[in-house]
Amino acid sequence: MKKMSETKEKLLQVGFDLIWDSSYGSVSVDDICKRAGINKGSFYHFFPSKADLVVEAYDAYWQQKRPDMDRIFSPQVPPLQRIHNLCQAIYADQHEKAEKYGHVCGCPFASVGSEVATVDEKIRAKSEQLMSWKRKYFESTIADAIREGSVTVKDPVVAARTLESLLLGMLVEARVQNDLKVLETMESTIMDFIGAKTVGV
Amino acid sequence: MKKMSETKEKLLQVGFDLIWDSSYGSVSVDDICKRAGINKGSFYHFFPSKADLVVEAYDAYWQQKRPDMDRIFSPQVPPLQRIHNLCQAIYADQHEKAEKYGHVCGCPFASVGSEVATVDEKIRAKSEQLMSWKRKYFESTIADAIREGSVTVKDPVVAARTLESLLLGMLVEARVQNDLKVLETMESTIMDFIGAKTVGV
DNA sequence: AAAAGAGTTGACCGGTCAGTCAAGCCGTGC
DNA sequence: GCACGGCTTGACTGACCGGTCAACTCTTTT
Repeated sequence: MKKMSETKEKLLQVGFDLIWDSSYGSVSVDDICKRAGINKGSFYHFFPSKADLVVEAYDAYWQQKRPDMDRIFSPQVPPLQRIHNLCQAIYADQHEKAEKYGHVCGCPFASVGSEVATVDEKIRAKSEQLMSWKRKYFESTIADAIREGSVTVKDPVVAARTLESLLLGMLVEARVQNDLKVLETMESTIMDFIGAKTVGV
Repeated sequence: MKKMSETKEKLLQVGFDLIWDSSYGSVSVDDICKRAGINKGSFYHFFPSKADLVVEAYDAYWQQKRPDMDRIFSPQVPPLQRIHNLCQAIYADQHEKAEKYGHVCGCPFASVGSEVATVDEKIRAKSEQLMSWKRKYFESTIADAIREGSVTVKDPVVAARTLESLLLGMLVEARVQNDLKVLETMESTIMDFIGAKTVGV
C-alpha cells in the first residue's frame, strides 16, 4: 500500500474520532477541519463529500485494527481463550475512549450506521460490510470450539450471528446508558450463551 | 389525562415518525412543520426546543403502546406464549414500517438514543428510561417461566438484561442491513437463549 | 361586550451548513 | 530557470439551521 498524505491521514483520524464520539449529524466539516488544523479546501481536495470521508475513515480504521483482531483470533489460541481476549480488548478499548471523551462511545459502525442507514446508502453499506467481516472471526472461533467439544451450541453460522447481535446490543446499551458496567458482564454472558463448558483464563 | 391540542398531537406524531425513519440530525424543525402543515411559530409555542419535542414524543409513543404491551405480557398468558406474541408483534410492526417508508427502521429509542447519547442528555436519559421499562416485562416473564419450569435459565434479572441486549442488537442489525430477514429468526434465537423446553404456539 | 388568554401566523434573525473556487505555493523533472 | 501538477489557502456562496417575535384570531369567562 502506497503511503498516504499526512493531511489526508489526519483528516481521516480526526473525523473518525469526532464522529464516533458524538454523531454524524452533529459534527460538521468545519469542526473536523478546525480540530485537524487543516483548511476546508484541503478537505474537499481529498474527499468529494463528508459522507465519503466517513466511508474511507471506516476502512482505514478497520485496516488499522486488523492486526489486533488477527492476533486475538489466531487459530493458535484456544477458541474460548479467543473470546476471553476479545472481551478484554473491547472493554479496554471502551474504557480508554470513555476516559478520553467523558462518555461511553459504543461501536462506531453501529452508532453511525444506524444513524444514517436510511439516509446515506454508501455509509450504510460500509457499516454492514465491516460488521459482517467481524462476524467471520466469530464463525471460525465457534466452529473450532464445537470441534474441540468445549461448547454446547451446534450451528457456528447461526451462533456467530446471534453472538454478533448480542455484542452489538450490549455496546449500544452501554452507550445509551453511558455506563461501562453493562460491559463488565459481557464475557460471562457470552460464555453462557454459547454454552461454554470450561471458562478458560 | 386531559385532552391534548390537536396541533401538538400532530407535531408529536409527525416528528416521531420522521425522526424514527431517518434520524434526529437529518430532520429539521422546518421538515416537521411542513409535513404536519403547521407553522413554525406554533411549534415553538408548544415545545421549547427540537430536543424537547423528541422527549415528549417518546413519552407519548410509549403511552400509546402500553396497552398493547400489557396485553402481550398479561400474566394470564403462559410465559413462553408472551414471548411468542412479542416476537410476532415486533415483526409485524417492523414489516409495516418497512413497507410504509421503504426501509427497516429498527428500534426508535435505540437509534436516536445512540445517535444523540453523547450530545443531548435529556434525550439520552429518556431513551434509557424507556428501554429499562421494557426490560421489566422481560423480567417478570422469565421469572414466571422459571417458576413453571419451562426454561433452563436461572436468574430472571440477568436473563432479562441479556434478552434486551439481544433484541436490541437484532433490531439495530436489521436497520443497518435494511433486511427483515434478521428478524425472522428472532423467536427461535430467543427461545434457544432462555433454554425454552417447549415452544408454545 | 369587553377583557383575557390560548393558539396562530409568517416574516425575520444571526449563525452555520456542505461545498466551491481562483489564486498561490512548492517540490520535481527537464 | 522554467514549466508542470499535487497540494494549500481562505474568502465566498446560497441554502438552511434552530429559534424569536410582534401582531393577529379565536374562544372562553365575566
